[in-house]
Amino acid sequence: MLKTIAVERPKQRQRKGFWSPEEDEKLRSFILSHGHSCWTTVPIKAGLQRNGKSCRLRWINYLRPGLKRDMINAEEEEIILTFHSSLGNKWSRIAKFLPGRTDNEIKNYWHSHLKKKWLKSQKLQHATSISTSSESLVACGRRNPQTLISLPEKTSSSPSQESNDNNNNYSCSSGPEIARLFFSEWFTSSDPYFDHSSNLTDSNHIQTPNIQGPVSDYEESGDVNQFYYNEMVMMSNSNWTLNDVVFGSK
DNA sequence: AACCTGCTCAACCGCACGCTG
DNA sequence: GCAGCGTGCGGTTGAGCAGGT
Repeated sequence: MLKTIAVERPKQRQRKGFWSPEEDEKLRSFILSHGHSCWTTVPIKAGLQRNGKSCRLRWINYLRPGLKRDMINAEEEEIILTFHSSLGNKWSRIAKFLPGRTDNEIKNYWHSHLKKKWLKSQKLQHATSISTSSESLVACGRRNPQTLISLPEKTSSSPSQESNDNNNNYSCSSGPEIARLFFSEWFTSSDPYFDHSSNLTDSNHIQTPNIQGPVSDYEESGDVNQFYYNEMVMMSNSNWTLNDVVFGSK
């Protein structure tokens, strides 16, 4: 019987826990000069007694150039809330919208700052009835994004399940102009995922008012605009009242 | 001062997925 | 189709710290 002979890597006791400045420097200088095509070999080649995963995490979260080290500001907080309301706990995808921030950072920030705030606001929304104009709702969406759009989430840890509501309810503001305003306001010309040259009602997008999956599916297929277009069409076709929008259910 | 409690955040763990042979 | 491997992601842990009693 043939037996596969595993390639024995030199068994060194692998360090765990916090990284020392020396380890950081070794990893940084190695990656800057050699890259990281294979993380499993990085620690060996860099002379680190760590595993590849640990090196990768350290690089992505702390050593990678371009990372912001300051506190998450109000604008970024808003973005997190907005995308969390539609993507759920897809931290890496949310992080894509926040240059210089890592998924780990966002995840931590959510659990330490935003989760309570979010749950509190959800309770508040159910306890209060409000009336507002379309314009103010757009502004509200920008300031309190969870009130604007709520998409069903596939994952078990979705916020909709946390709050036991919003099941299969696509909340929207009161018409296409709101959707248009929201998305055009949200995605500026500098946003990599938004193409201002595309007309939201043109034939470049499939004219079906169905959201077939989270934005991630559209990212994978390379047409994120289709996702937002679908959202807009659903908003346009809906006859939900403002209360439905705000409370996320009929 | 000592203890308790809650919070923050860096890091680890386990799982899923994609690629390759 | 399957196994092995590497990578990425989300959940969880635990050390350190601050504030309260």
